[in-house]
Amino acid sequence: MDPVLRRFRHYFPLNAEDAQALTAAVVRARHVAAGERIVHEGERPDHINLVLSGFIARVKTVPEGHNQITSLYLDGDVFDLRMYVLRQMDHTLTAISPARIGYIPRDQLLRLADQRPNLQRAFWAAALVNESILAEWLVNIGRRRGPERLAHLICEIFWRLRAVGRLQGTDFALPFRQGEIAEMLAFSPVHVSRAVGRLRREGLVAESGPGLVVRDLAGLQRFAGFDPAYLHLSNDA
Amino acid sequence: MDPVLRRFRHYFPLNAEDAQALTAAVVRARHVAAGERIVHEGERPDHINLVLSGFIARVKTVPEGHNQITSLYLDGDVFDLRMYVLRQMDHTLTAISPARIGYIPRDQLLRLADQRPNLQRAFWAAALVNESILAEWLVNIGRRRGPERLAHLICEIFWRLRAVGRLQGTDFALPFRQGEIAEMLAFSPVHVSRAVGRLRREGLVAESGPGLVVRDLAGLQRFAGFDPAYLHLSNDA
DNA sequence: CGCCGTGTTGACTATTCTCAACCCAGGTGG
DNA sequence: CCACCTGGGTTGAGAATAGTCAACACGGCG
Repeated sequence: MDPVLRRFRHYFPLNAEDAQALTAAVVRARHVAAGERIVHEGERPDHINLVLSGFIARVKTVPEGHNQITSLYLDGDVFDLRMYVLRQMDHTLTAISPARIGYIPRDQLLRLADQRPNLQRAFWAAALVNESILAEWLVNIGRRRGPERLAHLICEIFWRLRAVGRLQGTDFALPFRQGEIAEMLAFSPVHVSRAVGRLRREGLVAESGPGLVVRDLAGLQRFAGFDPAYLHLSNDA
Repeated sequence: MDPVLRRFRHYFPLNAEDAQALTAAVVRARHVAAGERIVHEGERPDHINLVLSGFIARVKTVPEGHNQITSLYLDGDVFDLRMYVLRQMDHTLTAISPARIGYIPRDQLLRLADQRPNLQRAFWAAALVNESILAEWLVNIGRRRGPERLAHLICEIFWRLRAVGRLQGTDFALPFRQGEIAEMLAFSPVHVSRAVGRLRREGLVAESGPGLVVRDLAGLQRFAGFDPAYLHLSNDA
C-alpha cells in the first residue's frame, strides 16, 4: 500500500474520494541516489515533496563548517511543507540512502486543502507530528549524553519504520554511516564510534557490514529511557 | 493593536471579515502569574491557547529530573496547536513571566479553518514558523557552545519582541532568571552564569536588577553568527 | 536581624572534541 | 593475483567544554 496514503489515513480518517484526490495529486517524481541533494539552501521551491521510500535528511550548516541534521524523513513523510511560508530555504534536503520521492505542486496542495477538510487536517497533523519529533530531538541532544542519546535515536527510527510497515518482528538494520549519525546527534564522528562501541559491549546492538543491527530492542529502550508517545503512532502496527 | 491579529496578518493577508471572525473566536481568558502552569503533562485540552502578553514556555521533563524548555512563546503566539493531534500532552506549559492568555475552543477553530481559507493558511503558517524556530534551537544547542549559544538566544528574543511591537529602539531587557535560561539552552545554571559573565566582560550585555540588558545588539549578532531569516519576519517592524 | 532565592566563584570531575595513527574491506589497475 | 588506494571505523592522548558541589555575596522581606 502507498506509504503516503497509509500515513495520512493514520492522521485523519479519509474517505474514498479524499484518498483518490490525494493519490491523483502526488506526482511520482524521481529516484535519488544516496548523498544527492534534493533541495538546496537558497532555493525557492514551488512544490512540496514526499518520501515514497528511503531516508531524507534536513540539514542546516553552521558557519564554522559543521552540519546539523534537524529532521529525518522516511517512507510516507511529507517534508518541505514549510515552503508554504518560506521565502528562501535556509537548509538543504539530502538523501542519505537511495530514495524515491514524489511531489505535489503548490497550487494543487492549496486546492486540496480548501476543498477537502479531511486532507487539510491530515496535512496539518503531519506538520504537528513533525514538530513533536523535533522537540524530542531537542531534549535528546540537550539532555541525554553519549550512548543514551544514540540509543534513543535508534529506538525512534525503529518505531517509525515499523509504523510504516517497513519492518517485521524486531530485526532492524540502521543503514547510516557514523558520520551521518554524528550529524543527527550533534556529536563528532569519533564520539559516535565510541558510543556505538559502548552499546555493542552492552550487547544492545551488533555490527553488520554497513550499519548497525539491533540486538535487544527492549534493552535499548530501557537504556535510553525511550517512550514512543511523542511519535503519535496511536495503535496501528 | 491586538498582537494576535497583528501576527496573523503578518502570516497571511486577512480581510475585514477574517479579522472579525478571528477576533470573535478568541476568548479572553485569564491572567497567569509567573511560574504558574497552564497545561499539565497528561492533560487532554479541548481548546488552543494564545499568548496575549508575557512569556510562556513549553517544558519537557527528562526522567533524571532535568527540565528542557523546547519552545518559548510571546505576544501573539499560538501555542498548543498540537492538541489537534495529541491524545495526551507530553509536556507542560508554564508562564515564566506574568502573562495574559486567551483561547479558541477546538470546534470553533475547526470551523474557522473550514470556512476561512485565509485563516487556515495563517494558522498553518504559524505552526510552520514555530517548527522553523525549533529547528534553529536544535542547531543552537547542538552546535554552538557557551557564550555564543546564549548570545544567539538573546538575539532571537530581541527580534521576536520587536516584530510584535514590544520594543522600540534597541533597548531591551531579558526578564528571565538564569535557571530558566539554563533550561532553554541545555546548560547548568552555573554555566549560564559564566556565559553571562563572559558577554558582560565583552561589553555586549549589562546587568540591571532582575535580568539582562542588551548593550550592543550588532556585536551580539556578530558574536553569535545570528541570521534572523529563520524567524520569517519578512519586512515589518 | 536572619532567611531565602539568586547569582557568583573556585575546585574538581565528567563529557566531548580534535588530532593523529592505525585498521580493515572493497575496488582498481597492473 | 597482488599492490595500492580510498573511505569508513577504531583507538589513544591531550585539550576544551560543561557539570557538580560547595562556599559565599547580595538584596528583598518578614
